Amino acid sequence: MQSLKTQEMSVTSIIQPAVISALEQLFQQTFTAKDFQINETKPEFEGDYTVVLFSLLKPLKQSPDQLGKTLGNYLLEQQPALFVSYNVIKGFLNLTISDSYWSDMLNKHFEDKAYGKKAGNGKKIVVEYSSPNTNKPLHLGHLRNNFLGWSISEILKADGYEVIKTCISNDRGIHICKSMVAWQWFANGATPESTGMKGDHFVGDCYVMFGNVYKEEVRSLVEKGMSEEQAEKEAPVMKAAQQMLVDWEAGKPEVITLWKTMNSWVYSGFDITYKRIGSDFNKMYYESDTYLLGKKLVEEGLQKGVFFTRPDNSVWVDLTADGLDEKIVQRKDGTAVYITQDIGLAVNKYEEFKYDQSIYVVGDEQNYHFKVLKLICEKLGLPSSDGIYHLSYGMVELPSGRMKTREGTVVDADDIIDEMISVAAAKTAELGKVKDFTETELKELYDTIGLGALKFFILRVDPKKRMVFNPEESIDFHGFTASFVQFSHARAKAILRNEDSNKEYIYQGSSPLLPLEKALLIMLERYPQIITQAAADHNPSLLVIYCYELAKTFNSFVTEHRVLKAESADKKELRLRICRMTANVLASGMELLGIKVPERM
RNA sequence: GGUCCGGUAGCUCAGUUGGAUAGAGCAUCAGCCUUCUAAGCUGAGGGUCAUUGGUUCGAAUCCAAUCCGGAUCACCA
Repeated sequence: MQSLKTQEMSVTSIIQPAVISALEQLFQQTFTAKDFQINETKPEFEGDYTVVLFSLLKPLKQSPDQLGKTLGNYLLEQQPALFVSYNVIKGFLNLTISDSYWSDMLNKHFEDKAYGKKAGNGKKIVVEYSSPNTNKPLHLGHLRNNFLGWSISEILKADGYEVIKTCISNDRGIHICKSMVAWQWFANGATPESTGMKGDHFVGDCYVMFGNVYKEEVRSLVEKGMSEEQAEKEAPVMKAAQQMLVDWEAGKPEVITLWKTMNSWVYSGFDITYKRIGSDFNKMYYESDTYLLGKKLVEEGLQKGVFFTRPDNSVWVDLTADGLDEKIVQRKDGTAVYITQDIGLAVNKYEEFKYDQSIYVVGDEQNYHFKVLKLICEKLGLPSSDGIYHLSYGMVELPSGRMKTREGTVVDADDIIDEMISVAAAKTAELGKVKDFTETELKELYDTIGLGALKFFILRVDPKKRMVFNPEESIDFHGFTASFVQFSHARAKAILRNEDSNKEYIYQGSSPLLPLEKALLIMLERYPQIITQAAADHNPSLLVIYCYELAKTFNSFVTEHRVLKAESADKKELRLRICRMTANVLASGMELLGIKVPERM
């Protein structure tokens, strides 16, 4: 399929075939892109890009020096407009790219706000993320999920995919019944409205209350001589919750009504949080709808011989040949287990969207679950089952260790967001640079800085790794942070606001590029590839690091060189364009992370 | 115990399919605001890349073993 937009030609994608063709001409041997590496030249050496020659020496029977010189000379001869000089050190051929290449790149893209975004590739990806339980408010772990899911969706879109963001709400089950029982027994008809609480926190408190009462009941039963195990089964609140689940499945009207009411409280709370953090979905699924979906698939699987039945009537799949275990897919009483509905949902999603890839943003404690899910889908013959991808992320821990509900160390999402925003406000006030802002503008700025810091702090870590969330470090607005990038953007914009603009001027590229100018151009040129790489790796942290490094180089550039009072008109225009393109790319990159950049801060 | 993931500076993290003297931030120390935003810039110190062996021109990266940490192996979700 032909792309509508001409594909970005990166400099490496030009050098590679040039080298291959050179080797063919010079030595009559054919190589592919995989046979040698092209890297950016390390700053301590002269040059922009480096061809690593070692892997070519043996087949060509050349010494590093010979080959480097032969190849370097040939490349310069063939493409004098692109390569201006070379040097060979050990097995490294360092090539210097002509200034005109870089200035052409700049002139072509400096105003393009869509720079780096690819034309549609016709492929469709379903991303499932967030997926909360409706019994308690969101916490720090959910934030990592939401930030990752949203960001990877946007990155995939930018790379040319059509993306459908979905969310499965775990809205039924024993957990919500616990909150319901607690409300019935102890709330005296209180509501979020009557207490002035956010709905998800209100229901979360009911859930906690259930836990406390349950613990107390168990303790008292044990005191009366009951065994611990027995007491846990006999505690009245637990029995009530279990009864409620049965009643729910039977569709008992007053239970359904209460369930709907309490879920609506939770959703109204979630909506507020989602809106603040910018999470959105194209399609919502509800477990209360999907939990029966898998049954049909189980039946089909049995007919196909994928599943088998045990004497007690439970249904299993044998995955021992794939290095896993036997796994239950339906209980002996015929009810669905967790994976049953996931099988149903996977098929459902496929039928609805005919996706090429289906991504699940779910914590790494479910790695095994998703291996099983994918295998089962394969065995059932679900088309595109190899497109099932578990975007697995590590747990968020505190410096003191794991968050524990019992110890009250769970960091609440709303609390940490409030905290970040208020510290952003305090810091902004202290610096006193935006005293002319209106109340509305200030509020927006605090949100931008506070939320940006939080997202950046969490997204900067490779998803698959566990991470430590240090509250003190997260509110630091110096160094490797969102504020640093935001500040750099504001700085660029400040220069552009003051620009004594001369629209007629066309940059000629007549004066040589200084190191920091060129360094920025090289980085800017790489942006489209960064998006592609982040999309391919499902890893927003690549973009975080890129934005930070670009901002860092830009800050050095601004400190070192004057833009508005540049040495020449030529330089001034060059630098103005660098400022514009840098601001655009920073804004674009941060946008893909869900982080806004301010005009002033 | 089986499987999977991780271990890099005091702390938090980078390190693209093996490439040049392993990099950032925080923290510590020393400089830089009559010049486009100092939420900034410049510099210094800080490393047995968990350990041992192997593969090769070359290993933080690949392989094996060991040690440490985590997850998982539920008719929970």
